Amino acid sequence: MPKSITRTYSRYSRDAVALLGALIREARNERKLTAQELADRAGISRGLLQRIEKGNLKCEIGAVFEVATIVGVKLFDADESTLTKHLRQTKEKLALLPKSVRKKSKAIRDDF
Amino acid sequence: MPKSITRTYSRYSRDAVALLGALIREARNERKLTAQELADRAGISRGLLQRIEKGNLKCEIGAVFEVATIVGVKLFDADESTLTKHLRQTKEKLALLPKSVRKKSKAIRDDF
DNA sequence: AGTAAATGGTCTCCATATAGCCCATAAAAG
DNA sequence: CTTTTATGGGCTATATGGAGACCATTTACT
Repeated sequence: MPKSITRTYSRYSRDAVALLGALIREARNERKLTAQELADRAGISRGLLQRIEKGNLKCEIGAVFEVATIVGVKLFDADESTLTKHLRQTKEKLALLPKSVRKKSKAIRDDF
Repeated sequence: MPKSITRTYSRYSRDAVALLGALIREARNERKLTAQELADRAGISRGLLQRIEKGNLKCEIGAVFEVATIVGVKLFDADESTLTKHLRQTKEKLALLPKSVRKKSKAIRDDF
């Protein structure tokens, strides 16, 4: 990333990531897994797992979701088959839509 | 990341990220936003938004959630106040639990 | 109490994700 | 059709996330 990006995040995003991290920690405790054990299973370092559980926004989403999956925290409140079905439906729906968003020639008149 | 890590992801994780990306694209189309516009609002590059919509697992979770929030894709099926409340409750719950997971002295006997 | 383990926090190094360009194609509007 | 614009790729440079150490503290078992 060129010149040092300072990203801003909405409260909702921050809370969502923090909640996900907290749920992961809670689930890990319930399953009596140490941080090292869970990190090993997920194929990540313990340090990364700590940041995930603390709700760090800069972590890879794949790592976060993988850890969540391992300890049984459901994303979208859906099990695997439901998720896969939903994914397929959404993709089919997208295939029917226009391929690109086109602006009206002048200014958009969604005001007044 | 030292020596070229090849992470493995479960099908569930991959589907979840892919679904999130597809939902974002769907919501962006519904709101008639171009990729560039949404990227600008989220403070990210258009290229990153493309990868998010494609379900790339290596993206920052903060960027993904931020984009999702902007177009109205809810994580956890909860609005902001509900999310914040849930977060607080989960943290309180965690505060009551033992601070560390301790293994039983010998081998864990969760088999037979 | 002592002891061993788990956690939280550093630090350094390096692979790489990202910004910011480009260009080609696709697709919408006239 | 032509024009305009969005999208999907590339490409390079650079900031940075993550691994893998380390150490201090806290915690839980004996």
